[in-house]
Amino acid sequence: MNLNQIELLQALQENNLNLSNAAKKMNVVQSAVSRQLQLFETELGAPLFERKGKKLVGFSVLGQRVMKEVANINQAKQNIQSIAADFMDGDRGTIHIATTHAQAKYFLPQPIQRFREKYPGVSIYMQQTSPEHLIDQLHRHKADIAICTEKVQEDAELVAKHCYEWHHAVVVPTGHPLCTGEISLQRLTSYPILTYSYGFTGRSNIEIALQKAGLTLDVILSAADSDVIKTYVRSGLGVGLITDMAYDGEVDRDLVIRSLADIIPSSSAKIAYLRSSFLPSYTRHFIEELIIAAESLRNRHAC
Amino acid sequence: MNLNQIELLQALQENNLNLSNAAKKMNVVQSAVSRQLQLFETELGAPLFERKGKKLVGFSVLGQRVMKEVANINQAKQNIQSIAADFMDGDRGTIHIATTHAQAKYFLPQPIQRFREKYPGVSIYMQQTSPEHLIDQLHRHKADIAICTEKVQEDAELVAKHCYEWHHAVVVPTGHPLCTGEISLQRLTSYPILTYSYGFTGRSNIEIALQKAGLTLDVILSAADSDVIKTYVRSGLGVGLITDMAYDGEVDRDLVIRSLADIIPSSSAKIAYLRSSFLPSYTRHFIEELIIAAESLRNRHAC
DNA sequence: TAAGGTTACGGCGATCGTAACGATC
DNA sequence: GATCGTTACGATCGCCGTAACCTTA
Repeated sequence: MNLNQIELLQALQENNLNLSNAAKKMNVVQSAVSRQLQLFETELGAPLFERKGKKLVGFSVLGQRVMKEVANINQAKQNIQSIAADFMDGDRGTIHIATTHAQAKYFLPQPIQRFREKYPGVSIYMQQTSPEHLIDQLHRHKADIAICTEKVQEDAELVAKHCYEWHHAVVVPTGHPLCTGEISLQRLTSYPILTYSYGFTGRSNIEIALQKAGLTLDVILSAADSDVIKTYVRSGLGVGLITDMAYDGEVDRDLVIRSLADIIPSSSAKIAYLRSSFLPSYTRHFIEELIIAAESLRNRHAC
Repeated sequence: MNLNQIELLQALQENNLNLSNAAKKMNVVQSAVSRQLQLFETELGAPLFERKGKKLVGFSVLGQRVMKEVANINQAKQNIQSIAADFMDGDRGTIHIATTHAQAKYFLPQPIQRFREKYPGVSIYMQQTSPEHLIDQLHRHKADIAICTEKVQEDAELVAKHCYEWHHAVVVPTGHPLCTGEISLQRLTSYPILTYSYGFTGRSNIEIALQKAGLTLDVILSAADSDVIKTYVRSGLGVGLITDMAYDGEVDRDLVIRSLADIIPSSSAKIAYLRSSFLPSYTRHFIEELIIAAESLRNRHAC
């Protein structure tokens, strides 16, 4: 048994047990992969895979159990490398952030800029995806930390830190009837609604509020992206239902925002990372920066 | 980085950073160890050890952190091997049991015999030590499971299963005044006492009961071993205070046992093993056997 | 026939062992 | 001088890559 074989197994798992692809990932030729697998299996004394002819179609029972340990080993190996890299030069490195559009555009810019000033040697990679995929990115080690609102709490393998609370808000063009008078869910039902897709940025909280009130909204457009929603609101397609954060007093002067803080329960943005992973000091500082930004957000709100 | 280097680090840790000894354990020559260490350190880019001249005198800060991951990797590696071995032939293997004298002599014989009948291919190694050392044996992978009464609950890295409850009892030679009349702590204070050493087999429960009552016993002999205590009781040295289990109606016909169930809180014997370790099926069956034996013990008591 | 997997063989490099050397008590 | 660690060098063995071969969609 050696570390390359362990890594290989992981690569194989991430490539649907396709030897050729795994070989590419490991920077070796395909026949090498084939041999290493055989060697490992003969060493263990039993097959790790279910085979259909020569093709690998799945893990055997043994294989499934072994893969859990394989994941542990690879994680530990990565941790060792991270720890050492952090130790050598704690001011250089990379952070991979997985997040949704709303955070990437409206929350992260300020803390990232502040962080970059302190750690110019740290590169930040950001990827936007859907909340489920986002957690997947953590598990697949494609991202170091994730920032999002939904579905983080449930996963026992993740550490989820509370970041900030936010509320939904209605945005309409100036002059729209909803600009004046009391806002209520009841009243919203009579307008075409544009809001987030299912599973996105607090959409579930909207659903909960509706269900409680026994109402349904006429959602004519679901998007993952506040800006898309605002664009359609501008064109008069309907009423936008977005994060209050996504309203920019400057740019959105032609839109009117009305808070739904009292109507739809607040959502909590979380910072998540794998419990088992080692975070370099700069990453921990980055998280601190996020928390600070979240606090200043709260204070701004309080004013 | 490779698995041999990881293993080497563990071997080194277990040999007080002595290269020669570690080399022996790894079945290589000492110079090989020296080189592998250097290679690994240069790969990481920073020293893993504090050095005094050429001698390794301790882990560096980096080294300490790395060693945690090293332990994880080695554990996972062992698990893979155990899983595979168990899968290949689940009826052959070894169990290393760490326990105290009391369990080894008075509790384990029956379940071990029953287990051996079902699994003749499994060798059982038993080692007797003190309770603290016993837990250490688990952490050092010298034992797979431990059976003891004290200090197991506190360790978060261990799984501790309740095995059985037992009580203390007084043993005295026939004709001794304590053979008749009510037994009380108060009454015991007037006799010289022989019982377990500190940290052994429920001694702490005796202390707790005494403290509550505001009494002190005149303990003239502390031993780790019920048989030693009984021997001295026979010779008239004093009153024995031991596990009720340690009284054998046959052999100890010349002694009288009086239960202290109502006077000293009951002690709980536990089965413990590392949370992170994989237990082969026969080991899990062995544990079941212990639980069954514990139940039959309870029933016998009830009669 | 293209794609995926196995087998055979030659070459290269990592790691070992021997052995000589340096330091520290 | 005994113990412990490092360095030098030749030899070996493991692993890779090329390439030919087998199987199945």
